[in-house]
Amino acid sequence: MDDRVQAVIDAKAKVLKALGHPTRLFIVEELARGERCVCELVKLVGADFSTVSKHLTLLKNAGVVQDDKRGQMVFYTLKVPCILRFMDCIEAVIVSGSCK
Amino acid sequence: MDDRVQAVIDAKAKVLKALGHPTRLFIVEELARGERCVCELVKLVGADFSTVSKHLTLLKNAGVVQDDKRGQMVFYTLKVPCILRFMDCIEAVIVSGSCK
DNA sequence: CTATTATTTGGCTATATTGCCAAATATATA
DNA sequence: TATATATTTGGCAATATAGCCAAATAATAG
Repeated sequence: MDDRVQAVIDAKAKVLKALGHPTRLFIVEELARGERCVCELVKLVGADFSTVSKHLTLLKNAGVVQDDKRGQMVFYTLKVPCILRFMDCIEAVIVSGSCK
Repeated sequence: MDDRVQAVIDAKAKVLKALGHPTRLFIVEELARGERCVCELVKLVGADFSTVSKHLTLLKNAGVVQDDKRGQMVFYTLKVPCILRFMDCIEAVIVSGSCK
């Protein structure tokens, strides 16, 4: 396959892979409701600080979220809300496999 | 977190994870153009028969594709083309992080 | 029935991912 | 400065994933 085509596929797969983990998907859906600091996400997710931080780093590297340090806290926001429009389709997949 | 909510997130993450691999994403995009037998996909992907078969099984388990055996060949089709509408957004993520 | 073609499955190794703990860093506050 | 809080980083063990080969299965042709 063409190298350039392959590179695009790899990049897209990376984004999808970042979304393809329950904790990270939960974080993305939470961020869809607005900015959250790491500490809030830690409480909601119920995992170790370091674990959540690593998930956030991965999402950031994939280009899905953005961080903003203010004082001693770091706030994360969803960079690409268009991802959420996906979710209806994904839900269609899981309920039966029909979609428009 | 609520068990039911968690189950939905897990299921959605499973679909996204299935799409989050270069070879599988390639297969999905190829199937978007129409039905393909395993043998065609093997040629296009350039991996072992068994490897492609396992990717297809995984996509099938995630509810993304469907198979249909006719004669000695197995044809796969994309079960949820709505997934493709995603791709513009995913491409937006990889080019710069802006999306509508 | 035998041989051939298409596909899947089992088994294995290499590699990647996950998640915890502990330590490091950064910022704020006393 | 010392201390507390927020977050990231390093390291590690457990688990999962990817991809190859070889073997099993299924369908067809001879």
